[in-house]
Amino acid sequence: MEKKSYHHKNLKNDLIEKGIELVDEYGINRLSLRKVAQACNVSHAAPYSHFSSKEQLLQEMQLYITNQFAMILEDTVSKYQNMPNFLNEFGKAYISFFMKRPQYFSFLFHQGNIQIDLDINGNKKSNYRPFTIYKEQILKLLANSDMSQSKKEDLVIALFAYVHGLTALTTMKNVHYSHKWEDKLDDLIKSFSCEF
Amino acid sequence: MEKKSYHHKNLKNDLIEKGIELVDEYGINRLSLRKVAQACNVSHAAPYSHFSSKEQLLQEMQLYITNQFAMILEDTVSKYQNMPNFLNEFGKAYISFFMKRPQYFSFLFHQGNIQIDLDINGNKKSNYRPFTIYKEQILKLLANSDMSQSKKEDLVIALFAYVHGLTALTTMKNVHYSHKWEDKLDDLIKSFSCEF
DNA sequence: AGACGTATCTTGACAATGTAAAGATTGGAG
DNA sequence: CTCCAATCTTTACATTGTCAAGATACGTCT
Repeated sequence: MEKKSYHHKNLKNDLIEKGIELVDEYGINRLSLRKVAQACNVSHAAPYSHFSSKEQLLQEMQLYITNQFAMILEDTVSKYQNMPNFLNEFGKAYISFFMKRPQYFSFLFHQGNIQIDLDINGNKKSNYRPFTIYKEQILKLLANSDMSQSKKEDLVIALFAYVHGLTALTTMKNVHYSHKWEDKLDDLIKSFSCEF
Repeated sequence: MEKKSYHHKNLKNDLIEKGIELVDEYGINRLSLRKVAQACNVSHAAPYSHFSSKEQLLQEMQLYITNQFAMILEDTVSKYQNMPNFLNEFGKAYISFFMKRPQYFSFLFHQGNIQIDLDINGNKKSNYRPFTIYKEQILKLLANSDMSQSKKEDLVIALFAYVHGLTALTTMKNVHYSHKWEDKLDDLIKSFSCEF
């Protein structure tokens, strides 16, 4: 046991990261503030120096995950940006992220903290960059299309809903599927055939 | 205050129904076993005569909701069964159910208790009849198709994932959308164009 | 350098919660 | 009518989120 100094120095960030690790391992349901504090070798009330409530910590954890996720998606964008299979690769990247960390999905989407602005040119507050990126990329693909704005908006929502729904399925615990998702994702994503 | 008899007589069912009411009103996060017991005018440990744990009660509540939902969907099936817009109406019925009761969605799908068998002729245990119904209906529509079994399976999953994803969007708290879902659902569902 | 204020952390406490054990009540079988 | 077993209550305990009061130490100002 290392003798810990009174001041932890980087506790706020540590709480966020250790909290995320615990969610990754055990899921949000078994996460307690006190366990996160304990994982940081800190007393149970220490988090209150940095977060006003458990809810607040959870939100920051979600933001942290969301931003990491956005960076991965941006890598995917720059890699496949101008290739014909871009949308498929992007969709696979989206789903793969959550398949690797199934606990993240319910953590992000069932606390009610994720904000999304579905409007095509919306400027409402939105903290879920992965959707924003998705929206931008689709609109870029549709830049030269003569599709109406309304139809473009519908398509953005439809494509995202589809990928999001597939992600929900692939990350559910008690879903029985005799194939490996990895082998089927390509075909499944292509099943959504839309006119471009 | 009515003098309550020692024996409640129908407590098990009452706990399930009152529990569902509380979820409907406040969401799963604010639900406690003790509040459900209190809503039934019963001591806090009384539920343990009928359920081995809170988790068990939650599961039975989910089953209860799921079965009611299945009945609604079956009504929709018998009403639109042979009409050309059947799939659209079915999808709308699916989404509408959760739009009326937004709290049900996260309650059902983020506890990890919902079992789904995606296999086209699967016989694995599955407690989510709405999906089973969906699968059956789609396969019935494809009965005379020369599509391969594998493709049919993909299509079932794809269609369900899409409707499920749309439902997730429509029931999310912090989603900003300047249209009314009711006005857009038809177009959105049709956005998923697949070859039949 | 030394004192001080403030941010950070600890300790102790409380209410709400899930759950187990033991006792009370009652309906129904014999 | 008696007695058992199912049903409900009471009591108790560990875990949890949160708050208040106190301890510690870092940076700043003189």
